[in-house]
Amino acid sequence: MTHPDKILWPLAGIRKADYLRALVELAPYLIPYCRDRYLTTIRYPGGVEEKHFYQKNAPSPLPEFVSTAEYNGVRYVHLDSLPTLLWLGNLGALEFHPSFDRIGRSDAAEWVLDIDPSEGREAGVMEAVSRIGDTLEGLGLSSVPKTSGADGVQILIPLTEGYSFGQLHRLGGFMGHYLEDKYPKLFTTERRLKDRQGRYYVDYVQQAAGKSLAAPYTPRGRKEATISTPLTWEEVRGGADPRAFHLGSIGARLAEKGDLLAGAPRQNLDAILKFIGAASES
DNA sequence: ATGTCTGGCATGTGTATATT
DNA sequence: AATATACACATGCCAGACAT
Repeated sequence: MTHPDKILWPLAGIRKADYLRALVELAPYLIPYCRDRYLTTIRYPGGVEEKHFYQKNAPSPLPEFVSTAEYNGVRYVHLDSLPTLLWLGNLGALEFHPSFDRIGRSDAAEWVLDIDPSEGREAGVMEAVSRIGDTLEGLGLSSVPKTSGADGVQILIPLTEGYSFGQLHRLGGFMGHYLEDKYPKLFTTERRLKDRQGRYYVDYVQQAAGKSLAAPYTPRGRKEATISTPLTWEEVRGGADPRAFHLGSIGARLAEKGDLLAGAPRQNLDAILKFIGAASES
């Protein structure tokens, strides 16, 4: 390890040595969601208050224990082991964003709805997301909400095999517009910040081949050292505070509740895709 | 680091009206 | 009847915004 005393999160008082130790604990939870994906990291070499940059191409020198996978001319790191995770941590990679698509296959592993609050409405995000939970439940779909680690919430629906990103895009659009219609004061699908008008943005555009999402259990380059944390729907309905889930608190939570995503059943979307007329789209 | 979407601008096309 | 002018609207392209 280089510079063990470098302060990565000044407000939370986390040094690099602390961070790498936390990564060891986090590894059994984080790595499964990065395995078989193309990894993008966000590196903060000088800590969260200094400059950061996205990294897709594997940096060199590349240790022999690091495996990579090429996609569209980019040589991505394949985060599949603790040594690789610690190597990245030592390089100041504070965020881990796996691709939606898996290495070597073209169908999607999960359907994701990403909900982002507008400026100033952060406090109400859980209540808004509860509505989506109810809607999904009404469709007979079981899902797992997680904090993004920032201000948003992402709803994950693990899938059985064979669904394309094109189908999920149509499905996401359908859901987004439905929510927008049913709760016009609450939700919007407007991409532009100025058009969101204080509403919660239902982002279904982001889920596509080659794109990425903050992994479950990834830390974030936020001053509070928050972590993207799967929740129960009860916690969401109870108005959980995303800032309560961070590097300092995640250990106890995992010890108590384990990985809420691990046992989530894979869902079949055939009926709903047929309903919206996207059953056989590619 | 990289893909997608938008807004604006240039260009093109169509339709209506006016001019001769 | 032919041509000109006007403006609405479609299409194409690019730079910038936005996203993770």
